Amino acid sequence: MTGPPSAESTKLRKSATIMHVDMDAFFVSVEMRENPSLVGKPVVVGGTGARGVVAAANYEARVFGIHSAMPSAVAKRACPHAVFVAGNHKLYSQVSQGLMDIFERVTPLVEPLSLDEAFLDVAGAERLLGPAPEIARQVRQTVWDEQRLHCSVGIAGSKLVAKLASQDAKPRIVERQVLRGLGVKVVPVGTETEYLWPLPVRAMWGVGPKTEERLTQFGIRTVGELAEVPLDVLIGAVGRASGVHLHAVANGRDDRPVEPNRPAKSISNEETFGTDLTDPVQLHTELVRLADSVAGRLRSSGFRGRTISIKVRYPSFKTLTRSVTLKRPTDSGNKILHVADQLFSELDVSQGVRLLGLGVSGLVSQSTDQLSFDDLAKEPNGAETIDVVVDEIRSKFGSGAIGPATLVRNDEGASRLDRKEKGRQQWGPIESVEGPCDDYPGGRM
DNA sequence: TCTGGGGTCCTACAGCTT
DNA sequence: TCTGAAGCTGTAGGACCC
Repeated sequence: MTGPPSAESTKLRKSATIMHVDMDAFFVSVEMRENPSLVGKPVVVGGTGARGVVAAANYEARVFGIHSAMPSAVAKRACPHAVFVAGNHKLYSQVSQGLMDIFERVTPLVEPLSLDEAFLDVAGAERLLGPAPEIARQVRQTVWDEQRLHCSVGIAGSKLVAKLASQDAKPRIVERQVLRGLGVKVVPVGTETEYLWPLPVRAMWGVGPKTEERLTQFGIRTVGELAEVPLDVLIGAVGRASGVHLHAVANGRDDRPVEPNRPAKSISNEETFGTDLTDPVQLHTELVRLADSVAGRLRSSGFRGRTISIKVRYPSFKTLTRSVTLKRPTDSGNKILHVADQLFSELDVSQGVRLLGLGVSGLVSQSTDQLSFDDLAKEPNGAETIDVVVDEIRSKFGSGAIGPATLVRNDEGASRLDRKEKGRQQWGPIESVEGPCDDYPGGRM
């Protein structure tokens, strides 16, 4: 292991030592690894219900225009013979942990961005392992040897350019053919603007469809054009924070360090229903399930939170949020449910509810959230004691062993007690729709 | 075509405090 | 005691990312 570079070396980086490692079609690659009969076929991981979306598509599927976030129904029309897989978030998390372990053997400065990508600051590792491109080669080889997965690596002097470079290193589709990527792409320090300026503004991290449209109204289409716009004009176009940020990075100024161990800011669960819910009892039951889940996740990750928010999406797709901030942070399912219930009761849901969500933010760690003497005098912590016991029973006997009574009252099986877990219904409602893919054990559409 | 889930960050505005 | 400015906090909504 190597020590972290000094703050000075991070700020005045003289060589390209920030790596962005990005797995190629991660979810699908894991599925193909687990089931080699999928290799060579177009494969899509995503929602299995009529309201599902595509989470990932392999390159064979992308040839047909399928891409992530596309409604599954549209993807199916585009490529009826594609294999659709529901996905296994738990497995992806395990694989992701394996990948992060590999990265941390290279440098302690690893900043995960998602399950399948991370920034690595390898400035301190070069002495031991060789120059950054050699480290990238070693990382790619180790990822293949240990996980049988392909990844692409971008290397540059800044995060933004490293990230763009890794996209450049990926396989690409040209005239419906999949072409192998470079695998590793290096953008030497001092050549950032040369690399960035011909790119469309949309390539920039933080420029989505809305910002792109706004910039186009100002005649700004490329990063080079963006770099020439006076800062105050840019701030007028896209707001202060975005304007300052875009102006700096377009001119090659990006000294954000790689930050390992960024703490979580919020924990939430939401669910889009297979059909819109109108029954108040059913809606309350879903709220109980969400509160139970979020509270359990807070406790298992050692957090309490002060701000409780609910989210309601109507059939029209109009989405509302309501939130309230408590005096003291909580991780109690009952407390969260009580607040969420109150917020929910203030909304008119007569038109039905398409999606219901519940989140907690303003997180503090349980260890730093000390009770005051007043609290000890006033609050007998009965509910919290119950939560602890419930957590213990679940850890011993599984999430379906115990839960809120509301969740068993009106359903057939005890399985309804299963806590809604993160990623369990990641890409849309689970109910099946017609499709040719029942033969695949991982899921169907 | 018909739009998921889990996040982070930003902006605007209102109300409160100093 | 009143008033306005500035700063902070809470709330709601939205853009963006993977």
